[in-house]
Amino acid sequence: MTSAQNAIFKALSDPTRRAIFEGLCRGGSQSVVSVTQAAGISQPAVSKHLGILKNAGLVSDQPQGRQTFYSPNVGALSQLTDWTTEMTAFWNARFDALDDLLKRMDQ
Amino acid sequence: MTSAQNAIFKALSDPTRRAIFEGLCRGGSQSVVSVTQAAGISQPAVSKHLGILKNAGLVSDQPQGRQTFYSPNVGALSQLTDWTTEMTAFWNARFDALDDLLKRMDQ
DNA sequence: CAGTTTCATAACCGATTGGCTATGCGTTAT
DNA sequence: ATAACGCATAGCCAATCGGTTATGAAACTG
Repeated sequence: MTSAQNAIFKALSDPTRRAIFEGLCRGGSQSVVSVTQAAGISQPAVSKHLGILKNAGLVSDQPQGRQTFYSPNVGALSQLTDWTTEMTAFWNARFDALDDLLKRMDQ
Repeated sequence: MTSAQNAIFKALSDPTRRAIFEGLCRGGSQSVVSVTQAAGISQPAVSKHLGILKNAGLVSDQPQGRQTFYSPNVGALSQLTDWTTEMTAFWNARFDALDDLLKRMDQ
């Protein structure tokens, strides 16, 4: 669990990778050449980034003849929101406990 | 904007930093010594991590005599959820457009 | 069949990272 | 006043990272 979570956080920590992912969300499924042109870096670098995103479950690849199309897995982003809501819940629980304490002290 | 966003993603990409942040959310404001004991690494390493979290706006420090207490800024996590909802919106917009197209073709 | 396109992998390189120890400075305790 | 504590900074090091060029394997094209 945590390992998949870690892969997602790591994958999205690089601005180039976030830009690639955003490009796929905006433009839909795209070939490596297409992603490369948008990214402004070499094709091998893009392939490496796509590999990391794929490994994290953030994108899927659909080979089609000699080109491979990549599409985003927006569902994987739930790992992110799940973590943030969990952290917020932990933090809020402390205030709830404090509220209870203050109420009890009030009586 | 994007620079602050980048700092947050980078800060949370390290599992040790996420653990420290989670510890602060769970346990509330804590001194550096307390965080260090929980983290299981050296105090200077913890100070560096806390500095990065603070720089990203994820924690705040309250100096108090010779010790400094750190508390989480859960509000900063909205940057994360904002980005994910934006990506999801981009992706869904493509399906909405496809829906429209199909509906128009149906008529 | 020969040539081109598409992509992934390998090998390399400079920069960054995450850890450590050593140290210094301010604060509290004796 | 001296010692001990709490924290941050500096300097170091191995490991990882993000980019590059070179190369090769498939898949199309003519």
